[in-house]
Formats: sequence, structure tokens, C-alpha cells
Amino acid sequence: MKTLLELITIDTKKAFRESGYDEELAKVTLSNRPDLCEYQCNGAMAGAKQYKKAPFMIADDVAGYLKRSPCFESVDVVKPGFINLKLDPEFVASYLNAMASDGRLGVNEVEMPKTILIDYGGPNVAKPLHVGHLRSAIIGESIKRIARMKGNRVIGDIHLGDWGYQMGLIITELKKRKPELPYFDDQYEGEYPKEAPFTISELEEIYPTASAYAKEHEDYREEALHATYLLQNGHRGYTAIWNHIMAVSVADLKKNYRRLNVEFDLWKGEADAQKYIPDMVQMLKEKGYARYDEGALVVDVQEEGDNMEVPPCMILKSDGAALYDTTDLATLVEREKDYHPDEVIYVVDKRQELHFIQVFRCAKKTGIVPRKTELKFLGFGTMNGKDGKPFKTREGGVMRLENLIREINEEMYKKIMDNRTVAEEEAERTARIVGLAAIKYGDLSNQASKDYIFDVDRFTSFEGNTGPYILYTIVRIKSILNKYRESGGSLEGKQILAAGSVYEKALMLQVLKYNDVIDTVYEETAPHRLCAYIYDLANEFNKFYHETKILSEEDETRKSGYIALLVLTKEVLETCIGLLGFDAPERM
RNA sequence: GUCGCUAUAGCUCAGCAGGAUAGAGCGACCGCCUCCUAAGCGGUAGGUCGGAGGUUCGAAUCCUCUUAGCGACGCCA
Repeated sequence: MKTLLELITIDTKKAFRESGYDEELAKVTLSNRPDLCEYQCNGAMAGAKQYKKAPFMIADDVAGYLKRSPCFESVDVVKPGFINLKLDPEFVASYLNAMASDGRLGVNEVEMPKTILIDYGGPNVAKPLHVGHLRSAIIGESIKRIARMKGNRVIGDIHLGDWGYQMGLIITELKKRKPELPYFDDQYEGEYPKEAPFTISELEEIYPTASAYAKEHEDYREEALHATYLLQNGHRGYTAIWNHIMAVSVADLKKNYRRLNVEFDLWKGEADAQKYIPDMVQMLKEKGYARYDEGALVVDVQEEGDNMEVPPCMILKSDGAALYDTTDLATLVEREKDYHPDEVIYVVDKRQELHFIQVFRCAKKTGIVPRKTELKFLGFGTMNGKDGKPFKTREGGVMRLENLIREINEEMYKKIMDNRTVAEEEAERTARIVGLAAIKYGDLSNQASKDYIFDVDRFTSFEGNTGPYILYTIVRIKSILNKYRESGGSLEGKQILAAGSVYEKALMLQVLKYNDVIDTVYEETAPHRLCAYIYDLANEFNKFYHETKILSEEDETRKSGYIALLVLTKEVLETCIGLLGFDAPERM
């Protein structure tokens, strides 16, 4: 169905046309003076010059026609030339009823569904997830859900860092510790063990140890580099170790991401792209895109109009090895072959922007990706601590993700137990749900591109613009609806009535914006706007709740109307938090 | 050095395809539970939107300059 803004814009356009003005002036926006009106049109002022006429007169002409529209209760022309609009309560109610009876709550799918691939610039295997991985997971998950809801085919690829020197380090360290393993016996021709020779916690210890040791010992470093080389050239035993590392790591990662309510359709990584590199390099050479510069193979990506020097995309180092430019390009080759994406969105740290500009340009220039494919860089800022510096543990180390989650959940648990008497088990379950909402909402309510301050106390608070406050509001609605059902009422087949109070109308107007907001959020890939919306909606509901006795309303028709409005409000809120990637508990 | 991002209330943040008195939350202070979850609601105080010019009937929003902080800038990813 059409969004509310679309509907009333049809009428304002008609009114501009009929009164002899350009309908392009007819743009309607939300009012920025809620005390005066609900929606406004400023087109008369914009058209004043064009028609050499006082804006007020234009507005007056338009308003004359606009008053015929059934959408509005009032159409006022004010001071310089504002057209102030108030929606007709009956019209509002009928729109809401249409929303309620539509399975998609009035949100349309896009006309031309796209295949969108989301690259989460994934974590490195064999290293624990830390807070730095949080943002890409949370933001990526949300934009994935939003794009899907709009009817697109969306494929999320974690895109693991699973190739290169780090693997050589682990192999070398493992060889040092357990040289007797068959993987290191070049004469060994039998089957390798199915069981990995390490656990995830050992793996997480091996890597940093090896990394530190290599920095101090040149021969060890050489060995690790050689091991990397052997692995990349198909060494049988090392490949078997690599498979173990992957299996152990991925299992652990899956567990951790599940805890975050984050899912990936693809668990691809840098290793998967390797096999596309030789052909790609050959193509770049043959077609004359690549040239040698100081021994390295590069593709120039400087473009006219650049006001800075854009370094060339580096394909091969002077020693012939591939780099991350190469891998990202080869990954695009693979994606083009497998999925033909219309759009690839990279949800990665914003500091990588230049790298992706280079890769995007190179991919387009060389035809790795068709010209019409949209390559988008969605860079996010750093998650900082209260001191404004990158988030650390109290001891100053890197905060492991699971520790952060545990800390939040414990905090949540404490608060729940302080406020209500609930069974321990339920409190724990609720704490996990609310804790996740606290983290995700805290992140998503900030603009992705900016750095933000992760303040545990603030995010876990039940007051103000927080996840827990949103959940509390939903739980409150659920509670009322449950009581209603318990007393024999049914939630089905109820009609929303024209608003009977300013509070009810304010709530209705807020619910009404839903599909317009979803469209904006989708078009701008801006989950923080969705947060702002549900916060406003929760506020409007709580005001309404405070001023209205719902269950004790004696007029049964009116009461039914309230119930219908509550059901719709709840559905909108729940759908929105679903798009943000978290859920509401039954009680809290 | 070049380029980019950021700067809005004490703190954390919205608002920015120009529009009417710049908004929230937290913190501070003051009210509201015989009533559906007070984890709520209402109110008060708090701002020359970093600074200076400019464009415009109108600028937090657009342009130029400037200050401060952060970041990126070919053989790491």
C-alpha cells in the first residue's frame, strides 16, 4: 500500500496543479512545529520567485483546492507561506486499519528486487572475537534484515580472514610444540586424524604466542613465512592443519555469533578467493590494465577530478605474493561468478575507505565487476570507552566479545532481580534478551559512520533512549493485552476508531509513519533512524498509556478500538526491533 | 605535507536535498502510584549549533577561509 506521505503528496500535487503551479513544489514533510500542525508543505515559498507572487497568495490558492481532500481535518495558511496540515481522524483510523490488515503492515517491496551481497569484513580465524567485531556484525545484520524486508535477495558473507601469515605462525608454533604429529612428517602418506590437535582455547593462545615470538626471532619468522608459502602451495600436512584450524574456529565463531543473534549465509573467506587469483592476474596483464612499478604489479586507479593522489591498486608484491587488494578483487570475481550481485555492501571499519576506493575503481575499470554493479562502502566508526579512547578492559587489554556480553548480562540480571521478584532461571533468560537489546540498540542508535562511546551504565539503563526502555514498553503492551485476553477478550477483528484524545491521536500519527520510516531507513541504510522512530513511538505509547484507562474503559466499542491500536503498536515495535536484530521477552 | 571525517546544553547524541521558537536522554531540581508493570508520566533550569565571512526573503543545514581533535595516504590486513 502507499505510504501516508505518498498518499497526501498525491493530493497536494493535484492542488498545486489545479491552482496553476508546478507540482514539483508540492513536497510534504513532517511538521517541525507539532504545536501548529502535523504535516506541512513549504512549496509556496519556494515558488514565490518563479511566479513573482507573494508566497502567501500561492499558499492560499493551493489551500483552496487542498481543502477538498478527504485526508485533512484542517488546511491553514500561515505567515510567509506555510501550508499547515492536520489529518482527519477518520482518515487516520482507516489508514491504520488498512495497515493492521496488511500482512506487511503497509510496507511495500521494492519494484526491482536486487541481489545484495553484504561483506562483513570478517574476523580472523584462530583469534577470539573482540569488541572490534561487534559493530560490523550488528550493523550488517540490521541492514541485511532491512533490505530483505524490502523484498531483496540478500546474502551475508562473514568473509573470514583465514589465509596468510597468521596460518604459517600457528603451524610453526604447533610444530615446535608437537613435532611428533603426522602433519610434520613428510614421509607420512596415511590418513590424518579427524580430531584437531588443539582446542579453541589452545588455538587462541597459540596465535598470540607465536606472533610475539616471531617478532623477536628472525629464524622463527622465516620458518613461519615458509610454512605460509608451503600451505599456499598445497602442502598436504599443512592443509590438513589448516582444515583443523578452520573447523575449530568456525564452530566457535558460530557459537558466538549465534549468541549475538547474527547469522551469515556464507562462511567464505580469503582462502576461497585464492584460486581466482592466477587467472585474474593474467587477465589484468593481458588486457594491459596492470603495469610493473618498482617491481610490483599495479593497476592505476587515479581518476580525473581527484583532488588527491590515489595510489594504484597493488596486485602483486615485488616478491610475487598477493595482497589484500588482490584478495578483495578475486573475491569479487568469485561473487560475480556465483551470484551476479547488483550490489555489494562492505560493512567495515571506516579507516579502510581508501583501500576500498582503490578496489572498487580497479574492479570497475577492469571489468571484474559490471559497470552497473553498485559497490558500496559502509564504513563504521570506532567503539570507544567512556574516556573517548578505543574500548579496553579495565586492565587496558583488548576486550573479548564474550566477556563484554557476560558483563552486560550480569548487570542486567542484577537490575532485574532488584526490581522484580522472578525465578532465577527466568531472570537469567530475560537478562540475556535485554542485555543483547542494550548492546545492539546502544550501537545502532548512533550513526554508523561515527565513533561512539560505549557506556555500559547508560546502555543497560531502563531509562531514556535505550534498548531496555523499548523492550519495557513492548512488555507493557503485551501485559495489557494478556490481561485483556485472560478476561475473555479477543484480539482479533477489532477496528481502530477515530482518535478520542490528543494522546491517542499522537500515538496514531506515530504508528502511521511506520512505512515511510522503513523506506527512509532502507534508502539511507540508516538503522539509527529506525531507533529514533521506535523511541518516539515508545514515548507516545507511554504518554497515551498514562492518560488513558484502557482495560477499565466502559464503552466496549472504544475499548475495542484501544485494543486494536495496541495490537498494531506492538506489531510495529516488534517488527522494528526485529529489523534491528533483537527480540522482546514476555515479561521483565 | 596532501586529502578526508568530526565539532550542537555539564555529559551522550539527534536534527543537515535551507524554512516558523534548535530537539531528546542522562545528570540537577520540583511534582504524580486506592487505577492496566512508577523499569512510567509531567514540569523547571541549562544553547551566540567551534570561529569569521559569504549566498538567500530565510542558514545548525549550502560555499569560502580558519581553529581544534581524529583518521587515511603502494609492497601489513
